[in-house]
Amino acid sequence: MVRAVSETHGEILAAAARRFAGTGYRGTSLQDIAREVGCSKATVLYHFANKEALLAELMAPAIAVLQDLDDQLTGLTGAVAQEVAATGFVDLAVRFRREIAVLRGEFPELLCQPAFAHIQQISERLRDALGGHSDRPGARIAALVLLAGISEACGEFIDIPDDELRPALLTLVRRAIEPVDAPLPQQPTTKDKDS
Amino acid sequence: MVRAVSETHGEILAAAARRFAGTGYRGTSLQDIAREVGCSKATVLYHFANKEALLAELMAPAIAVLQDLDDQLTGLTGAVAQEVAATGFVDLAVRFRREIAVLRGEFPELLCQPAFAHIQQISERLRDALGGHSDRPGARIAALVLLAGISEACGEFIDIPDDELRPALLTLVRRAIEPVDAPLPQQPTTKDKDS
DNA sequence: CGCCAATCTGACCGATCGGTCAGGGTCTGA
DNA sequence: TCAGACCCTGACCGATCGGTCAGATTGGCG
Repeated sequence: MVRAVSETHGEILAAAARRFAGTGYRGTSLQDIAREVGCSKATVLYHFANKEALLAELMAPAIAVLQDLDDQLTGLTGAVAQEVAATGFVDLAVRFRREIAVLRGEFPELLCQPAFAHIQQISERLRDALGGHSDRPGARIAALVLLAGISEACGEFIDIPDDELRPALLTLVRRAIEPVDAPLPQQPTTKDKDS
Repeated sequence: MVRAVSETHGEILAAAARRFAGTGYRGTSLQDIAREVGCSKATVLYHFANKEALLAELMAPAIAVLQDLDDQLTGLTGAVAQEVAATGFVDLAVRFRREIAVLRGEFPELLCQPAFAHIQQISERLRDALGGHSDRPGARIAALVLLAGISEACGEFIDIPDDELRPALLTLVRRAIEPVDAPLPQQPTTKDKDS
């Protein structure tokens, strides 16, 4: 059976997404993916240089959005950074639930691969922003727990529609993060918004 | 080199704990453990029936405490269940940081093994308790995110002493969980406690 | 028709996995 | 002294992994 390249390519990608999300990257063999598509393992490796390239193409959209969020965060501090990080990450997590589930527990090893070299730094900046760049341990701990928890839990919420999951997570994050003890914590400051 | 059985047994267990926590269960080979101990792979399999038995013995203390927590939770509902679940799980997570890190991302597969057959049910009951047995999606989501986040994040806090980590996590959980809208949310009820 | 490029595959490769096994040391107690 | 229990190991096993390669099949085009 010979199909158009884009067709088989896409089928392999979709099958890999399902399998990776279900049993993890290392827990899924090229044979598994090929079986699900209905082709040979060699065909998978005809369309993708290697297993890592398959993963990289799968994660590309999510990584691009993560990169965008990181760009938005540069220069922001305090409560503003917290809010941007919270909304941005929750939205990303909800939209890319499956992609995030792929990395379940394999972050440390997968991040060593060149395609994901900078993700670790981005996630650290994200954590700092969510913690309000505070040096208090409580803030750092809360930020890390929330980030890890949302990443980990999102994969379990495939039955919950986006429009319901997103506000629920956002409410949780806003309630859970320590409000940064900024110079002006409560009253709205027009000065900050303008300058 | 011949050592007392308990000595080598313990060294293998300790090495396995380090390696499993660092690179995961599937990501660690018996060869890796043997190399770290300074013995042959066959020696590892002399002291432990198989790789799974090694993991089971490693996790036994943590599982026992988890089982205790589950027992304490039976019959409790509402805010009381929430509080017991919160304090119990935070304490467990802090004490058994490394053991929990072992399961990082490999929960679904590892839980299929007979030694951990009932953990899944326990963790589900724990989640329900932390959510105050509420059927609101927000409560369920918050409970799952917190449980997953604490499990996932604890392994990263090896540099933070227990006495600092425990209250920080407990504060986070108490702030983050949705207060259950129980029939009697505030005033203590002697009736419930007696019957 | 013949040619060529694209698509796909079976067979194969070296590496590594968990696990088995026969046997070699070493210690101890009768 | 010597039998036997205990501790340990090298060699080996079948299975599976990611990846390679030569060649079969197909479809479009001059």
